[in-house]
Formats: sequence, structure tokens, C-alpha cells
Amino acid sequence: MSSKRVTISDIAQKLNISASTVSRALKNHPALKKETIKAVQDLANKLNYQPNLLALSLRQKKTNTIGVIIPEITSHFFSSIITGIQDVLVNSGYNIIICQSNESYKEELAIVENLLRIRVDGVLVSPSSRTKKFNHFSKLKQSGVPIVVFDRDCPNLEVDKVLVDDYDGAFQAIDYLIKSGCKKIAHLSGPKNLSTTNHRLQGYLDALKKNNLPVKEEYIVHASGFTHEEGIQPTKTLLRLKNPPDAIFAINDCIAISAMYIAKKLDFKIPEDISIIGFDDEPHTRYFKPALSTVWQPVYSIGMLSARILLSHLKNPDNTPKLRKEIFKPELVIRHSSIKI
Amino acid sequence: MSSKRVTISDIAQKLNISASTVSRALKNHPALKKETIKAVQDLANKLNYQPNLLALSLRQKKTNTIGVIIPEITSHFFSSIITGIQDVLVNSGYNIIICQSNESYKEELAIVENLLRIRVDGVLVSPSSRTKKFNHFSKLKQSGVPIVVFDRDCPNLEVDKVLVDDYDGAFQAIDYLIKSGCKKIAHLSGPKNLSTTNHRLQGYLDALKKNNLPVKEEYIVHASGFTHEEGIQPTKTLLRLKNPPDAIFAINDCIAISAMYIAKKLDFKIPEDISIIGFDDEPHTRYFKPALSTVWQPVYSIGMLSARILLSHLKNPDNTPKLRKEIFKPELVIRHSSIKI
DNA sequence: TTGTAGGCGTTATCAG
DNA sequence: CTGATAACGCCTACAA
Repeated sequence: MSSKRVTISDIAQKLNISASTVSRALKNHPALKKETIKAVQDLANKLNYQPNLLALSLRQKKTNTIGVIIPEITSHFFSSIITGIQDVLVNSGYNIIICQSNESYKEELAIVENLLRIRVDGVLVSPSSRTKKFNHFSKLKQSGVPIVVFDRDCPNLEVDKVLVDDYDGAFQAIDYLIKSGCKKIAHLSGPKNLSTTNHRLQGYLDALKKNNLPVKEEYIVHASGFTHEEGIQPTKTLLRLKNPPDAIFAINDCIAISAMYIAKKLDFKIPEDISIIGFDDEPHTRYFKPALSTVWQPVYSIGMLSARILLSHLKNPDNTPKLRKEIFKPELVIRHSSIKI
Repeated sequence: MSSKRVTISDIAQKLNISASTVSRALKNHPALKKETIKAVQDLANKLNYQPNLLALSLRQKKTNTIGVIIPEITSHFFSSIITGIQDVLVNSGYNIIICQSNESYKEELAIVENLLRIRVDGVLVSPSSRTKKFNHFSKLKQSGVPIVVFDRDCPNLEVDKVLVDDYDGAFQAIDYLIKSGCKKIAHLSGPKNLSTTNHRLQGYLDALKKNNLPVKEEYIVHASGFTHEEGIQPTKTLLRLKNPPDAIFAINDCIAISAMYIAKKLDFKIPEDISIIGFDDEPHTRYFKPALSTVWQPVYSIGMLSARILLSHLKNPDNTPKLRKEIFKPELVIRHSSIKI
């Protein structure tokens, strides 16, 4: 930061008036003489005056900055949510600090400390998959920083939440697979103890139950993360079973794509031999051969709504309305990697 | 931001000492009595004291905040660069404000104004594809804010730059295609007047020339952007030519994937009838069938180096070493969407 | 219509 | 070893 930036008192001096007059002139205070206002604004422009938001923040105890904590930014899922968040918040004059936890609880803790120090006005967070305690978030809340949790739930944490009905998304997918004739449906699940993982697993289980299909332990395999690489081994485990599945429901599209890749390598025909359904509807997926069936989530809306809810808190800081828990419905998108009903 | 946050003077009062003593105790000033230090730190912990970085920034004229301007965050390319940037900067105690221009010059202008106002210590920028004048960046520089431009060049702007040898990447790809026997090579180019677009186009042209192949105007089609959708129509234009190409070099992977998609639809066999090569090496591409040949760029390194160069300026604010222009070499990755040599 | 004074939270400087 | 003071840039209640 340069030290030679022009300030209000610089302008005041040159004009032989007081700093407060300059301050008022800059915001067109009605009680000022028009000439004064004009003189000040002209000089301000000429000198390229930029208000120092730092000083303003300090005075107003308000930084107009929001912290956003996500597991990682390179996934299309989270970066799309961020776009939704930014579109709302930037338009309301807020700055956004995006922080990646890299799925690490420890980094998440450090991030929260930092956000506290820089005095963000609010926080939007999707916790890491390794986060089991949420005290750090409670701490934020206790310090008066409103929080909205999105996508991944923090059970028992009493804050506003914007989630997706993962249970329903999974249920729809499995129900469809069964109706299309699949009987041996496997689930490439995600990291354990994550709300999204759990809910999708439960949807899977209940859909089987409802259709009187047995649950086979060996058909449920957990990937340790959400990348392609992490999908390879679990898929192999599944397809090398003596009695391999005739359908795979994957925790997300990357894993589903790995599954397609391995399935083809092992000479399974998709969808004749095996149906595959993913989750997220990433932009690439429709261009695969066969085009991937998947469960679409309203990513952009998730971001927007989370931001809007946070905004509403920032506007009425005092009143504590009852907790909001918004749940979006996902939609099954059937393409060609699963048999049509 | 809560008003009930504990400050240095809160601690001072409770301990009946002065604020300056507390300030010193908090940073283990050697001249203080150990008991004082302990008392202060204990109380600080107990009260969950968090230093107000705002006040610090105001005083030190230094915000420890860096602005990053990119066209959009949802592309894997830019989000990976950001990760490289963050890994370097966060470790050095900086906060990062990520701003999306959405490929709009106007938004870029607004972003620069804002960054100036919040007094960022430095800026990393990859300009929008519609930016033709760089006065706003000069203004930043004149205000004493160091800038590093990455990936997309700003011709005639005298700042440090971290670029990729796009010319070479294109040249390698075309040369390979020619050596593999392709004779009618088309180029799905990108938005005009972008440095990366121009350099890749030039590499394409020169590789043809070097190999004594004629340049056909109709084989050069510009996509208006970098998304799948924007690749569809240009590909159709190309493949419906009376004399369609036997190879397509696409400006990026998304466009290349669209090209593969359309080519298959129109019954071109890949790579027998037509070879396709993309640019970027996005993670999905290797899982396509056929796996996409492409040009890899060291995204993470681009981010890291840009951040490091910026850091070096922040550490020695006075001396103006001569401009750095670092150029990474891309690498051709041959998979199955192009004929092997 | 404009100026003065005080304060937001912190730390460097000078005193004691 | 510790305290008082001033300053970073801005705004606002109060005064004139």
C-alpha cells in the first residue's frame, strides 16, 4: 500500500477548509454551499482521491467483507456456488475472501481464526469432510459473526443452512435404476461422516428396501475423496467381484467418470452390462460417450440463496429470527449411461 | 462485525495497566516482567482476544491483502492457478480477494477501483478478453500497487509477467499433426485480440508454413469464448465444409470436446477420419473416449511464480528491479484423439 | 454554512 | 520495566 495516497485532509489543506467539510462535500451534504461541494469534488477527481475503506471500516466497525470457506475451489461444483455468492454479494457492495480448507480440519480452524482477526462481517461455509466438531463455527457466531452453512450440513450447529435433498437425489436415481431393470445396484460412496455422503447412502438403502431388493455390503464401497483418481480403485473392487453389479450409483460425476472408464477397460458395455449414474451434472458430463446420467443440483441458486440469507442478517443485526433451513430439490437427468425405462 | 469484541484496552483496564504494556506483552517484548507477560496472555486467551487487523492495517499502511483478478473462476484452468497463488500467499500471511471480471472490461474497471479503495498491497491479474486498454492497470501501478500479469499478456504494459509460450504449444501440436500425416488442419481459435489466441494462431500458421502446407482461411474459425456451447457452431461450420479438415487444433479442451462430440455425431471417426487436439489438459480429458490429446500448461506453477514475484516486490517496496517476464513451456500430451506418429 | 473535538484499535516514540 | 501521547484516515455530534 502506497503512503503517497491522497487523503481528505490533503484536499482540505489545499482548499483551506476543514477536513469535515471535505468529508461532507464528498457525499453531497445538503447543507453545504454548492461552490464548496464543486470545488472539493473537482479537486478530489483531479487528485484521484480514493476513500480509504480501512479507516471507514475501523470507525464503523464494519468491514463489508464476507468470508467464504469451501473445501476446494477447483471443483466445478464449488466454484459455481461461489459465482452465485459473488453475484449477490458484490452487487451489495461486499468484498469476499475465499478460503480453501483443502478438506482439512486443521486448515479450517486456522481460516476461522484469520476471519475473526480481519473482522469479516459474516461467513458462508461448507465444512471440510474431516470436520467433526463445529466449535470453531460456534465461536464465530458467539463473536457476533452471522454464519450460513451450505451444501454440507453441520449437525447440531444452530445456524442458517442451505442444503440439497441428497437423500431424495439418491432415492430418485436408485428407484429409476430399479425400474429400468437393474437388480444388483452398487454405490460408490464418498468420504464417511460427511452429511452429503450419509444422506445419499441412506437414500440408496431406502430405495432398495422400498423395492424389496437386498442390501449387499460388498456393493457399498467408499471413495476417500471426490477426484477421478480416488474413484479408480473402488470401481475396480466393485467390478472384480465374483458377482459384479449391473448398476453403479456414484457419489459424484468425477467418480462416475472413473467408473465408466474402468468399466469400459474391463469390457463392460454401458449401459447394456452396467448402468452408471453420477451426481452434480458437471458441464463435461453430457459430452461423454455414453453421455452420463446424473443428478443435477442447483449450484448457482445455492450460492445465491446462501448469500441472500446472510445479507438479511447483516441488514437487521439485532433481531434473531428463527433459524432457516432451506432445502433444494435435486433433479435426475437421464442420458445414455443408464438404461431408459 | 460485532462491537463487543475484546480490545487491548479492555485487557489493560482489567489488569490495571496501560494499553501499551498489553500490546508489548502480547508480542513477548523482552523488556517486560515475565509475570506481566503471563498475566496479559492468560487474560487474552481467557477473553478470546483477537487482534484487530483493521487497526493494524490503518496504522501500518499495509493491509496484507492481495487482489486477484481473473476472467472467471469456474474454469479448471483459472481455479488451479488460484490454488497456486493461494498456497504461496496464504503461507506468507496474506489474504486474497478473488475478483471475476466475467470477461467484461467494464467489470474489470470497477474491480480495479474497488481494489484501490480497499488498499490492497498488490494485484495479480489476467485481463478479460475484451480488455484492449490497460490504463486502469497503469493507474494501480502509479498508485504504488505492484502488479503481476499472468497467462494473458497486456502488450505495452510495463509490469512483471508470467506467461506461457502459447506459440510454442500450438506449433508443437500442429507439427505433430503434420508428422502424423494430417494435411488439412483446421484451427478452432478463440476470442480475437486476446494474446493467447493470437500467439496460438501464429504458432499454427508458422507450423503450416514451415511444413509447406497452405493456409486456408476457411480452416480458421473463431469461437466467441471458451465454453462447450461456444464450440458447437464453429465445429459444425468446419465439418460441413465441402472439403472438411482431417485435423482440428482447438483453443482449449472444452472446445475440443465439443468438436469431438460433433464429429462423432456427424460420423467422423476419431482419429481415423479426423484428429483432434485441445489445450490445457483438464482433468476430465483423459477419461474421454478417445482420450483427448492436448497441450498441458503448468497451471499450478504459473500461480506460484506469479505470487512469488509479487511477494518479492512487497518485501523490497523501494527498489525497482528490471521487469521480469517469465515464460513457461507447455507440453504436448498425445493420447488417442490424434493419430500416433 | 463550516469548524472542532473525539474516537474507532493499535503501536512507535519518548518519558519516567 | 511501564505509562502517556500521538498518529493512521475518516466520520459525526456539537459548537459557532
